[in-house]
Amino acid sequence: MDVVELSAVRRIVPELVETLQTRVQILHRIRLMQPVGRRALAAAMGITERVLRAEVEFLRRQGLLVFHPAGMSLSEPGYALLDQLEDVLAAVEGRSELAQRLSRVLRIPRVTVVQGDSDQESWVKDTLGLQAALLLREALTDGDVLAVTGGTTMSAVAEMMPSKGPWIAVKVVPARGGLGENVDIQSNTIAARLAKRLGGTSIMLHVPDQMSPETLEHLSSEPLVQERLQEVREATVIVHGIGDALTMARRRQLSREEQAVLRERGAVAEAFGYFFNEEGTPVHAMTTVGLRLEDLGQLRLVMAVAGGGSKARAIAAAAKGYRVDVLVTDEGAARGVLGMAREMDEEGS
Amino acid sequence: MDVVELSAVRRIVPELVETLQTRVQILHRIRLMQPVGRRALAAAMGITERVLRAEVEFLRRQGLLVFHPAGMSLSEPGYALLDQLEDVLAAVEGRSELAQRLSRVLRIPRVTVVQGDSDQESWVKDTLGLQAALLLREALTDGDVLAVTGGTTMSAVAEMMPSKGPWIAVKVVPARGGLGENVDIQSNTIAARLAKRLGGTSIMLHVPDQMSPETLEHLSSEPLVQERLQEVREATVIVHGIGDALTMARRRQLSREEQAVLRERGAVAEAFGYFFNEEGTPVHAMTTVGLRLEDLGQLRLVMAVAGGGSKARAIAAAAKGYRVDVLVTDEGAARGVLGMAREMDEEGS
DNA sequence: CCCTCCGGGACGTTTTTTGTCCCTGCGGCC
DNA sequence: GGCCGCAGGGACAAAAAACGTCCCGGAGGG
Repeated sequence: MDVVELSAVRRIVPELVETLQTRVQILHRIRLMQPVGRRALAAAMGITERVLRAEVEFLRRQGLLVFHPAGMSLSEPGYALLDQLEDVLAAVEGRSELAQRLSRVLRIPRVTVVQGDSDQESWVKDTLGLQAALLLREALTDGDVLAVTGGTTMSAVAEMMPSKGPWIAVKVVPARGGLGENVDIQSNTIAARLAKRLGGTSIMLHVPDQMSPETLEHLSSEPLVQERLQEVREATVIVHGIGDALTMARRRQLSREEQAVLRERGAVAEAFGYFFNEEGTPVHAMTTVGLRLEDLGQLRLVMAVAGGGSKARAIAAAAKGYRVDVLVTDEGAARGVLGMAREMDEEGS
Repeated sequence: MDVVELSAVRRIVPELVETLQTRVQILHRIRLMQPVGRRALAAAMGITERVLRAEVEFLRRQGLLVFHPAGMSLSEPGYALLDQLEDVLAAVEGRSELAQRLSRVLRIPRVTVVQGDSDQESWVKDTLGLQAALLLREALTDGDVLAVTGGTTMSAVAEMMPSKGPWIAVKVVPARGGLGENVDIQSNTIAARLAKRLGGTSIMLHVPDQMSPETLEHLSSEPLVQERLQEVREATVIVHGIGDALTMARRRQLSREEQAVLRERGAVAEAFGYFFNEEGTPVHAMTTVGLRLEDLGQLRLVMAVAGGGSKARAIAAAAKGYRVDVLVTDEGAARGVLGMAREMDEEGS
């Protein structure tokens, strides 16, 4: 495999780097939106139809795209090439380096940074989900038990999981019981969708929202629930989102009093029902059943997926709170985290 | 140092890989011809003045060129960048791989292949010389004794040796005595020129062409000659050209009888006064004094410089005949040698 | 069955690229 | 020291490429 030093090339053909970026971007967006038409795609990318047309015609001549009456899609070689080019682009845009720094700062072995900021461009969350889905698919093997959480990000992961490819005999389980989310982004729903696309099975864990601790205790002793819980605790891999504490508190419809408590205890992050403060200490837990914080140590792989500048604090806190093996995030969050780390360095020195 | 996988890039931005080539080519030619004007350069490269002008204006804006009333030259950063880009271009054009294969086939540890064919474009020989000169300059250290041969290729090496840079205290000696060449390309002349550019000293070894063996013997026993020979045999590094046997025989004005003998014995290569057959066996030696074939083993570094498709056979033969540590050649010769090797493989199989 | 959005074709306009001059002036050769 | 040649820079019309914009027949989905 021939490799080429980058900065010198950039110096002598800067336009190469730029067209490379736009073309890869186009392939990428097509992958997300396919099948998609010229006009829709041009509008989504903020370029005019004509120039996009020139590019896609080129890409088709290269055999990377196929044109249907329903829209454009990636061809098989298109998928393959895009996979390689994503890495190239990550290097070109400096996201590789970003990931490396993040890895060191957060002490997470493997970090992937996708382009953009989920807060600002909606498609970035899809990219995030796609990237996580691809990494996940690689990591899973037959017999794995995959625990998943809810949230919009995890929903994107399920949505973007390619259903082609060999089926994997996994059991997908919700990491925790009902957490008061919209049904589309509940862990139960997501587990089901993921299982379908992976070719495995899923189970559900239905418990009502907002129970009293006593009810919870009764419920937990139910044989059926016990059985389900047993299955959940056998998880070998978990994929989960990370949220901003207060945002999640509101979405989960916590009472004003509880929200006040969270604020008072300095909660900044939420993940699978636990709230963490800036130091990563758990300061509160939702009253529900499922995978517990102390179970994480048993897992083979803990993957976190979260992006957007607004989640930077939460990601940093969560990374301190428990073990994360793989983090998939975006530029917005990555720069946010590194910015925070830099500030703290400056204070410290 | 960020590196980037090449073939994928080539697939998605082929035009820009081409402009990369032309721009590097331009820098390269300017380095060879500087100071040079637009028109002369455009004519030499076979492109129109206007398009060359666009390119050099770009390169100047990038700070890689400086414009004088006398013509264009490389700036300091221009030199530095070109050095990096030569490697990039070698990879892009597949010359890296060519060199690697050549290295394996000829059993020469280090091989460099420059672009073009010396037989077809005259400037390629300059490139060859430049490349060899640069490698040589790197390899030499104070106190080295450098032996050189004659020939047009070696003349190019001397001509292209940069005279800037730190001076090196080397002694440059002709590898062998007079070999009946034109004075410009005699080893004595070349030794003197190289010494001047490197900042060292040189000695001459003047013996008449075409002596009888008896005269040679007498001459060799002369104290002054003895002394010089002593100095030559103390050489630590040798740089030499390789020639086609019959061409060299004619140029050295060997008699018809001698030429017939060479032909009969299947001589295909000539190097520092020795003729070799296809298997690399020396079949004849010029009657002169200096470094002998058996002295090569003592040297720290044996560098060969030869290019052009017509020299492929000679290079292959020479590589079998004696030890070569570094070979600098061109595409024409490289493809020729590999073509021969392939044929032999097919016969053998 | 209809309606929307698809790819492909077309075309005038704008922008960029290209070929071809000329001019002034420095530098090297005589 | 003077002269000649080639240097870079400026200019400009012609050619080519890129671009914005619209239209059309048709396939797919509701």
